[in-house]
This record gives sequence, structure tokens and C-alpha cells, in this order.
Amino acid sequence: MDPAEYDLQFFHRVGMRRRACVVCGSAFWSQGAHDRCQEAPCSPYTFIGHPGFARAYSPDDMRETYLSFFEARGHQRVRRYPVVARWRNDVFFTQASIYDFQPWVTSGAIPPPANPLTISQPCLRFIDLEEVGRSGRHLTLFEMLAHHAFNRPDHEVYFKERTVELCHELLTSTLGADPAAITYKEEEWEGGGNLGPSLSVGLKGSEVATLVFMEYVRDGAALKPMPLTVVDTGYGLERLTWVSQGTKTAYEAVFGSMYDELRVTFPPREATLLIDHSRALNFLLTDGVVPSNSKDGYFARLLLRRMLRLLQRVPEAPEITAVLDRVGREVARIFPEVGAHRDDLRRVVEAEVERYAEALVRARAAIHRHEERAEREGKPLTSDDLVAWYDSLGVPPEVAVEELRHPPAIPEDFYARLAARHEQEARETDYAEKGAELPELPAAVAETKVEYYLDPYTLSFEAHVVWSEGPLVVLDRTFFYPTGGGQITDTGRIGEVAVVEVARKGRWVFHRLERPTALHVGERVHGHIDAARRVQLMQHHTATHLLNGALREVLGPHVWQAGAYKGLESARIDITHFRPLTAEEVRRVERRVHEVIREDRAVKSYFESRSEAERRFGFTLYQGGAVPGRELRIVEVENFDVEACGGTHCTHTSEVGSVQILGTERIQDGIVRLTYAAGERALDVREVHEHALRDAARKLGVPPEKVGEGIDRLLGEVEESRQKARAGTKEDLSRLAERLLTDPAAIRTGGSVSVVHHVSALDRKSLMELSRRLTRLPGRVAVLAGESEGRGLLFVGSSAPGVSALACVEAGRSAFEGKGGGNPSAASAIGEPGAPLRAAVDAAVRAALLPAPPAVGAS
RNA sequence: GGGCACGUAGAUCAGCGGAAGAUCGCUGCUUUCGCAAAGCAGAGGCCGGGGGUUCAAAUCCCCCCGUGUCCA
Repeated sequence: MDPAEYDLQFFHRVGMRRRACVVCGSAFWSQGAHDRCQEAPCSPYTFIGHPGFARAYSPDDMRETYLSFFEARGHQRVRRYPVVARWRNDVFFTQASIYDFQPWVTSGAIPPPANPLTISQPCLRFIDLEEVGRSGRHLTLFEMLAHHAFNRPDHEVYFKERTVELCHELLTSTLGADPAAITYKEEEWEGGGNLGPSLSVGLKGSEVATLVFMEYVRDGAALKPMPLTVVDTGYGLERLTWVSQGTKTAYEAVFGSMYDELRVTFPPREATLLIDHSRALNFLLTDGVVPSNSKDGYFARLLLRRMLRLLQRVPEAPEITAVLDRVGREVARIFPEVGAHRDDLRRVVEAEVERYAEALVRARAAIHRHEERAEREGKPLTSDDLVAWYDSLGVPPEVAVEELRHPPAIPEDFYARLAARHEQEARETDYAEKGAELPELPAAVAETKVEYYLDPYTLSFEAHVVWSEGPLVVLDRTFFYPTGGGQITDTGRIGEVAVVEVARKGRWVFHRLERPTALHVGERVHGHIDAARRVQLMQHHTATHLLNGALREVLGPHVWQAGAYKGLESARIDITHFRPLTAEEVRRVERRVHEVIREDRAVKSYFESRSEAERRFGFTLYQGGAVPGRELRIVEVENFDVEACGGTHCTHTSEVGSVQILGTERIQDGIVRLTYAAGERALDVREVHEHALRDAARKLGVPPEKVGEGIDRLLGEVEESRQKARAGTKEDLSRLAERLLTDPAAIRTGGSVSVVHHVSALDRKSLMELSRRLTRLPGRVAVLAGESEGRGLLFVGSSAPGVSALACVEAGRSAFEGKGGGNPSAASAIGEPGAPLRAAVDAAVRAALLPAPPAVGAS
């Protein structure tokens, strides 16, 4: 980056000079005569014992001082965003305040909620989890204080000069830092194809802020200026607080009395971890994460289980819920939404605690079995076993070592070995685009006005063609709803030609016709939407919102929509929930939905500015995931459910008619899917069910309400006759065995061995059973022939010590071109079709009667 | 989203190419005034599902389904 980028008038005005750090070599600006930048690791922490600011601040003091400083200088204070970045699909968590505004604000697609703005954004970072409690400064959850400005060519707010000026004023005039102690180190920032200069602000060894200026787009080797430049600053609340107090670690400065309380029972690191994890969990659970084994849920589980392990090691430790509660109350003083649903949060945690206990019981039993087997086989357990167990069973190595009689050593590089086990899994996923490709239209083509938002009951309209090619048509306006938001496409007609699919791309809505149709630009056409289909889809969509609302009421506010699909025959919604739904819960949800339907509440759809909607309804608006746009389309079921949603909806709940839940299933840990039908389809389904029930009742000869009992009875009978049949064949075989054993023609005797032979059409299983019966007494050999798929089958069983069944089969095998094998007590062979089976039996019988060969080999 | 582990009797699990097992629980009998207990006997299995390999598959291979776990 060009050094001129950093050569700010402000630096000269306050008498700063550019120097190079003798340690890291970076250039930095400062008033003082530093030879190194004032950040770790180049400079040691000099604020410990000698605070960097005029007085000690609590985190609350610091936050308020910061935000009101920027408020007083023209910034608007903005509420925090969720710590789960649902509006993005590239990350799970909000890791910096700028994440709140990516990608749509930073790309210029939608305006920021305020400009300039200031915010304190709780951020989650799991990358340094191992450093938490150890380094003295790392935290899983921290608050990023920030001021942001978004500059458009026609509206410049402020950029580098003003940013640094504000930063400097805050640190010196307001917080009282010695101006000479501050260094501004030149750095380069790059992310998401954008880049720009940045300044890292050092004070007494601590990096207290980073000032980033997003300015360029990388275009090959060249840099192009961004149409929208962004001031992205980040000040660590905890870092500033720590510097102001000069305590040994940041934890003492930030965690206050909670830390002191836990220190009574726990060493410093443990106390820190408990508070840190509790803070993160309170935000995670409040913002709708349910602990699970994948995705964002796993991180909640990880933190919970780490806490549980810490707590279990100390007998006098408090309950995990008590710790979470204590920390939650602290957080709630500033973020009241955290812990607003404390009982719900507690239920989620308790379910997870139970599951962990179960997992550990299972795992403990499993490692004991492993150890027993290892001892049996004389192969001692290795350190790698510990790694494997953690990976597949979830047993922490410390736990395993406690459990085992002869534990292997926990390897130094435990986590490295674990990582090695996961190395090969990084395989590129196939991002093959599915669905029909739509062409890129020239910018000159007028955009489509999407009118279905206005009135879902307009099903017939006039419009002009703005583009057409083959079967594809784009109009200047349309009432056709394109596939999106989990709702499938409308169909209908344009002119006389059927519309089979409607899809949105960029600023246009493409209608795919049944066949290529010559329409010229400017032509006036008549659009007609298939009413029955549209109404059904509307009913399904509104039903989805009703269910979502009812589910939150019945199960708790931890329920978030995690996916949805509205088809013609049925619809489904996936929700976050920690256990399968009970029949009772399903009943209550369905009842509640019908109540709301009967109450005929208004369903209002309207547009509202994003920031206003977020202010009024909070982030539960985003049930359907990320919704781009300057304005949000809000679908509000009066006093029941509010969501940002682009779909077509009924205007009153009664129009949904009826909702029938068809089934629930757990599609993954922490996610439950409900399938249902609404409106006409709900009635259809009920009719089908009713009919099936009556039919079943009639066939069972019982009244419908007794169908269950009838089926139980029937199943009992089926089982009984099955047992009887099985007993019957067993008896048949026993009788046959008895007959053979008393039939001189079937028996040949030689020495102490008597050979029973028999040829039948029995299958393998039966031959085996028969052989068992014939060889119950010692000294018997059964040579049996049967049949399998048209081929002769030879089976030999032996209870005679000197006679190997295998040898007999081998003797018979060549006689009928058989293939086979076995062991000394039982052997079998199968021959080619039509091979002489009888000869094989004779050969096997002869072999059985040969005197046993003298023992060979063993000397 | 991916890696790994696991699905066998009502429960917990052995077996890991050659004739489905153990323990607990269950039923019956013996013993007892009765119970507990003990002894004896017995019932109970699509070895998760579907393909394949093999003379032979619970066992090996592939694909599903389910559960657990770790990682992103």
C-alpha cells in the first residue's frame, strides 16, 4: 500500500512523526520518541500497575463513555445485532461489528440503519478458545465498540482524517491517555475482495483499536476505487477497560464481582472460563441457538460441555444453570433481551446436561469394553486410542485416564493428532448449480415491477413485454409469484400459452412458457394466474407462519425456523428444538393454530424500512433467513407472529381454513421437521384418513375408535400362527429325524460311527436343522442332500470325533462338480445343475466310514 | 457440510466368513404359610433396511436409514 495513504494531515497537525518499529519493521506514527510500536509483542504491557487512562473504568462505564462520545459527535447509537449471523451464509457467528452490515450495506445495496453510527457489538470467536483464561486477554465473547461511516460518491460522511481525529480525541481528551504514549501503526487490510489501509492503535503495549478504511476493489493486479468506501473501526471494550484499570489480567478488570465469587471455589483459569463461556452461551441461547452436534449448535454444545467438565471436577461447585443464571443477570443489565426467557433457556440447558450425562455413561462402558478386549488380545491401549475415543465417543482424555486400569499417557500433541484425523476430510464440495440457467440481461432492459406483493388476489393483469427469447418472457410488471422463500412458483397463462415456471433473477422476473413463443418487445400481453394453485400456496404459506407462532408459544422462544417448503400437496417447516415433539405438543400446536384461524385475525403485508422494522420487532423477523433489500416486506399476523417474508399470503387467518399436521420427524440433532397441509388439502387429507380408518374398522369388524385394539389382536394372531408354523416345520424335521434314525435303509454303521444319509428337496436352513437333530448324540454323521435354486446341495454334519464333516464334503465334491467348504463339525457344498447328487452322497458316506487317518502334523 | 464410531433377545452387550450367544429381566417348576432368594427348566431374534461378493454373510464390499461423537 502506498505510504501516502497513511500520510494524514492530522498526524502532522498534532506533531506526530513517522518511524519504523525496530522489532517488527512496520511504520508507525507517534508524538513520543518510541523506537517500537506500542503493541504486543513489540512492546511489553506497561499499563499493568500503571493504568493507561486518567481513571479506572468498569465495562459499563467504558461502553457508555464510548457510545455517548460518538453520539455527541454526530453518530447515532445502534442496537446490537444477534451473535448468530443468520443473514450471512459464509459464517456462523458475528465476529466483528462490521459483520452486521455485510454484505448488503457494505456493497451499497441497502442503506445503513444510521450514518455515521456507533455500536457495541457482542462478537464470538472460537479460534482462540484454548487461549481463554490462559493468555490473560483472550475471550470467546467480547464486545466490539465501533463507529462506522459509509461514504457514497454523492454523500461523503467522513473518512481517514476524521476517523483518526475522533479516535485520538477519545483516547486522550476523554479517557485521558498520554498523547505521547499512543502509536498508529500502518497496516493493510484485505477481505472479501476489498482492501484498504488500516491503522492499529497501540497504547502501553496493548492494541486498543483497529481503524480500517475499505477503499479498493482488487481487479486482477490493479486496484479500483470502491463506489462505497467504509470506515470500519473496532475498539475492544474489554481491552480498554483493562488498560484503564491496569490489573494483571483483563479478566479481573472485566468480570468484576462474578470473578471474585467464583474464585472462592475455582482457580483463576477455571473461574475465567466459566464466566467467559457463560457469557457466550447466554447470548447464543438468547439469539436462538440450540445445542446440537453440527453447525452453530455444536459451538453451544462445546461450551456447555467444557463448563460441565470444569464443574464436575469440583465437589462444591454450583449447578451449571446457577452459573449461567448469575452471569446472565449481569449481561441482562445492559442487554435486557438476554435472559428475558430464562426458564426457556434453562430447559434447553437441562436437556443438554442430560444428554451429556447419557453420552458419558455410554462412552465409559465402551472404553471399559475396549480395555477388556485389549487385555484379552494382549495388545495394550495406546495414546492414539485416547484420541480415537475423544473423536468418536466424545470421552475427554482426562476422563478416559481416570476410568482405565492401565491408561496410556495423554500425548502432548493430543489436539494435533486429533486434527490429523480430520485432515483428509477437506474435500471440495460440488457447488453444481441446479435448475434452469437464466440469461444475463443487458442493463437497458427495464426492471420488472413485482406487483404480487401488493395484492395477492389480483390474478389477471395486463403488462408489456420488455424482453423475450425462446420460451422465456420478461414483463414490465407481473403478478406471478416466482419460486422463492420456500414457496413454489405460480403457474398460469400469458396470452394463450401456459406459464410453467416463474423465477426471479436480479431485477427481473422470468416467465418460462410451455413452448417458444414469438413475442416482441413492447407487445401488450394478458397474464392469467392459476387461481386454485395460488390460493393453495397462500394457505400453506400463511399456515407456516401460524405454526411458527404457535410452536414458539407451545415449545418456547428458543424455536426458530430453520427451513421451510410450501408445495401444492403439503408444506413443511423445520424448527430448532432440542427433542422430538410429543403427541401432546403436536395436539396443542394444532389447537392453537385453529384458535387463531377461528379468531380471524388480520394478516397484514406491508413494506417498512429495515431499521424501523428491526426496532419494532427485533431479529425474530428473520425466520426465513437472510432477506436483502432496502425495505423489508413485513407479514404480520395480528398480535401473533411477525416475519420478514416475500411470499403471497392470505389477508385473514380464517382464509387458511384448516391446518392438519401430518407428521413430525427429527431431521438432525436440534432440528425438528413438521409436515402439514392447509386449506383444501387439509380437508383432503382428513378425508383420506377418515376413509382409511373406516375401511380398517370395517375390515377388523370393530368401531373406528377400537381400531388400535383390533390391530393388536390381529398382530397377536399373526405372531401366534407364525410361531405355530415355525414349530410345525421344527416338528416335521424332528419327526423326519426320528424316522431316519430308526430306518435301517438310511443308516450305515462302521466302527463306532453311524452315518445317516438322506436325499430330499430341503433347503440349506432345513438341512442344517435336520443335521442338528441327527447328530445330537456323539458318534453320528449326517450326510444330507437337498436343493438350492435348482442346484444340488450336499450338507454333512458330524458329532463323531474322528470324522471331519469337511473331509466328507471334500470327498463328495468331485463327484458332482461341487464347490464348498466348512469345518469339521459342519460342511456344505453346492453342485452344478443336474450334477449327480446321489454319487456325491455315496462318496461322502464312504468317506465318513473310512477309519480315521492317523493324526498328522502335531509332533 | 464433512470425518469417525455404533445399530444382534424386552435391556446391556459378546461373536466379526463355516450349525446365533452371555448377563439381567420375563414365564413355569422345585423349595416357602407368604415374600425375598436360590436351584432347575423354558419362552423370547427378518443380527437396522436394500443390493453385491461367496459353496456359505450377523461377520467382507457398496448404497440407504437411524443413533452418538468430533471437526468446520
